[in-house]
Amino acid sequence: MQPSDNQLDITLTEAKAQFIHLWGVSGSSWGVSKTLAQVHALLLVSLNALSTEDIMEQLTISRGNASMTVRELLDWGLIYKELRPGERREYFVAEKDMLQVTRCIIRARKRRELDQMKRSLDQLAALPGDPADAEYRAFHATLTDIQQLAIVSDKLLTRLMQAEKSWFWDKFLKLFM
Amino acid sequence: MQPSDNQLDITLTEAKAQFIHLWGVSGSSWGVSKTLAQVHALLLVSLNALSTEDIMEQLTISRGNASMTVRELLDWGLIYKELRPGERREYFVAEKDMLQVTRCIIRARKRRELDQMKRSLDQLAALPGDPADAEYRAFHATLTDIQQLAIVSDKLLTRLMQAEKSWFWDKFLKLFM
DNA sequence: CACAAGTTTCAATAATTATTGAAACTTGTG
DNA sequence: CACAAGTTTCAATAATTATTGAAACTTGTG
Repeated sequence: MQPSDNQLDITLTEAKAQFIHLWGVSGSSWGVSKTLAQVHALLLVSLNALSTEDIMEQLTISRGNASMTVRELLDWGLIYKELRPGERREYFVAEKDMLQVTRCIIRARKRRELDQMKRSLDQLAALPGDPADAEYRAFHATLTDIQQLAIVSDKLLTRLMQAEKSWFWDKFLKLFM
Repeated sequence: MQPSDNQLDITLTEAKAQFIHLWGVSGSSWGVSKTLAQVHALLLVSLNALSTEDIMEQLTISRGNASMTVRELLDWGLIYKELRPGERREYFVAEKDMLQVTRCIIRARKRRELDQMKRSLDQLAALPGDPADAEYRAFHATLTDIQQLAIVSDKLLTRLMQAEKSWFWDKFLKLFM
């Protein structure tokens, strides 16, 4: 450890642990596994790249779990592989730009949830029916409303994903609000 | 059943069942119990109010489950109680206006997740530290970025919740995009 | 090609979360 | 107050989801 291995450091370590815990809890209430969120948090607050081994140790999780979680985070685009010449071991760094992080999360969830749902809704709405039947009309109206909502959400999310840093933090925050 | 108990009706019933299934699947990937989503879907596509008994039957779930789920949906504001004079039994209707539904969902999730997270972040960010320490500075910068993101999200969600029907569907969709 | 140093896979298991259903409760009525 | 007709609670259990860890795999090197 550095020469600054004093009270401050201990507090910092604790704060990071708390952050990792917080991220884990938040993650699980959004339908993401606790470990996934925690590995992400750990890498977010790590100054340098960590190996699978490091992750296992710091979060006391198994090798298999660490491996699969890291793979999934790579897939979301939330972390990057860092290869060191002459070393076989792989290291991982988190994307630290929160705008990018947001984009990755929106992109992944949109693909997995919204796009999938839109397809199902289209299929259901295509169902033929007797327009004279009030029950059919009501059902169809509900479907159409939900489709409409899905389209608006899609557009909003797409817009947010394309947002430039300046637009996002300035224009958006100041003009739009 | 009505005189129109023919092929069309069967198809409609099936379509509704499919919709309920779709809603259930979508719900569970967003961290909401399948049953909650399904009861909501069932009431959304029901022309008239249903009792706990009806819900139990149609979704083949237990009385306890139906009771608790209905309670939770009332709590989210997604369904209403309908009392019939002279009857003890309670009936439930879903809020059918999808803009309202969206508001309810945003409000509930914002309260449960975002507001809670903001509080934890504030606490963590308040942690004193040595500004000369690069590690501390990095950690603090990450926290601040996330707080910033939380604030922007909060504002966006609040704005969406206040949205008027016309604004939401017209201005939002056409001007903002 | 044998080996070392790692990574990945996946069946078994643990942990978590949702559901049941019976008992307790509530409430209006004769 | 006894009863009927409902609702709610909650411990037990079922279902689902996450995690482990050992075996299989991969890849670079002498």
